[in-house]
Amino acid sequence: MENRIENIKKQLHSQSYKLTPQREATVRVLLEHEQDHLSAEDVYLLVKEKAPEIGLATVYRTLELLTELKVVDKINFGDGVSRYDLRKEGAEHFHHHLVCVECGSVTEIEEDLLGDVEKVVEKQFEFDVKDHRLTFHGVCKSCQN
Amino acid sequence: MENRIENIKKQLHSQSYKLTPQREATVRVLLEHEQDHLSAEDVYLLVKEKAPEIGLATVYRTLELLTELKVVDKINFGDGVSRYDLRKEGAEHFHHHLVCVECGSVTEIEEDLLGDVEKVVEKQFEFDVKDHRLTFHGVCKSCQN
DNA sequence: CTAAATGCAAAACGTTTGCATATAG
DNA sequence: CTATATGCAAACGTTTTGCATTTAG
Repeated sequence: MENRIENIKKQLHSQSYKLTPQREATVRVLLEHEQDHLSAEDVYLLVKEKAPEIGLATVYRTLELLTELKVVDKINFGDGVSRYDLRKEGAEHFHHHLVCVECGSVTEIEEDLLGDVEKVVEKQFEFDVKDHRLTFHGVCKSCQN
Repeated sequence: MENRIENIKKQLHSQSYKLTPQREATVRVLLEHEQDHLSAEDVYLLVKEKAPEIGLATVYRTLELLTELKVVDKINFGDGVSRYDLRKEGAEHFHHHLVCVECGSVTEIEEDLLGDVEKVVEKQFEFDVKDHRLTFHGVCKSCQN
């Protein structure tokens, strides 16, 4: 936890960004909700509990910054909001998601299932893959009745 | 072309929807731009050339309807707009995309690369896969210099 | 000290909705 | 004829922006 914050602090400073209390509070919220898929509004409300003076615009600006630094990934499941998902430390690629069309639950898959597929794409389409987004839509275990 | 429209007409009628001139014009635009990834606004402007009286709201309502009928897929590449992509006739699954981070071009991959991956997901996570979304981000052939 | 960041309110944006009118079947 | 669809304008929710003020480094 603390060392991850330290890490992010270094990343910020290396590009002459500052680690403000608001940014730190935002990062802490993200770390504490690592498996969730929070919207900007969600993050705002959670940060507000600890740092009540923060403004929604600052949260948006911070999330944008963290996306740029690849600390988080900005994702979109088709409802009208962007969601923000912390990257696992050192993860090269974005993880995958299973979205249940019945209950709306979102499950994360950490393991990279796309190694072979990426090779095909690189060869066949001469496309230099940098990252991917993979989401499955279907029915989750507990909704299968 | 004409038979695809006829087909869609039948699908509409089977659920007591009507094939209005506005809907037909919208479908024709989608058919004429099969490889593009048009936003609602894009579609609106193109339809307007042929049917100038159409309203943007009608385009939105038509695209929503076609999404429900699985004639098109609504996709989101992370810019703020939804895009609409015609399904290949009889396609069970949504096709994949290669998005170039340099020039923004979008290439479609028709062949299904995820057969094996889906089997893993079904077994390992007991998740009943209905559809998927797969997008690769990287550098396309012509930007690799 | 000064460049960078903040909070606020206003604006912008894509999308949806209410409603009176028109029309496909 | 009637349920369904339309066009328009207003409303909506999310995200961005301008600006005067504050602050981390």
